[in-house]
Amino acid sequence: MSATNYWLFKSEPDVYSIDDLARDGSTYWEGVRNYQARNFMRDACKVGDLILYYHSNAKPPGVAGLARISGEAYPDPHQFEEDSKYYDPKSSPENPRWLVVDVAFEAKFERLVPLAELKAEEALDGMLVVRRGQRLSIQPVEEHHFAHVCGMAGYRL
DNA sequence: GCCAACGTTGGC
DNA sequence: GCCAACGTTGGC
Repeated sequence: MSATNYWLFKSEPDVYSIDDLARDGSTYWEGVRNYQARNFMRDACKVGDLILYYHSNAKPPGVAGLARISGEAYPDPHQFEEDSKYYDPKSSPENPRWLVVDVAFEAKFERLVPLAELKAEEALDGMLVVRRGQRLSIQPVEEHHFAHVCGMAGYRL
């Protein structure tokens, strides 16, 4: 089972951390409400793809571990729930606007690799997450960048 | 808490 | 189609 694509998924650890994913084993990636991120899930996330699990809005922010796509895109159930904060009145089951993918726990790094270290690493020049003002919550990652981050964590792929 | 970056909305 | 206003993300 080798990965075909590499991703970085952002999650606020106060909301859902790598430890939460380790506990649950897998989850569905709810709440994406950005078209570019949705399109990545719809068009490009394939079962087996590897994910850098990134903690945003954290102290410090950084990559906490690895996950894997375990199920391809399907409608986000919360968009139809009126009392959900993810409710979207413009979406309908017949024509759903928002999608989720299934994500499975792969590994927790022995140490979190902070964003500041990623930024200081010449080998990671051009990686989206180190770009100022980059808010996209699902980002494609190049294979050599992915491998380099794993190396910084002391993790053998 | 501040604020830069950026996406969305809606008036025109 | 333009763009100002507004809301959100997320680092610092």
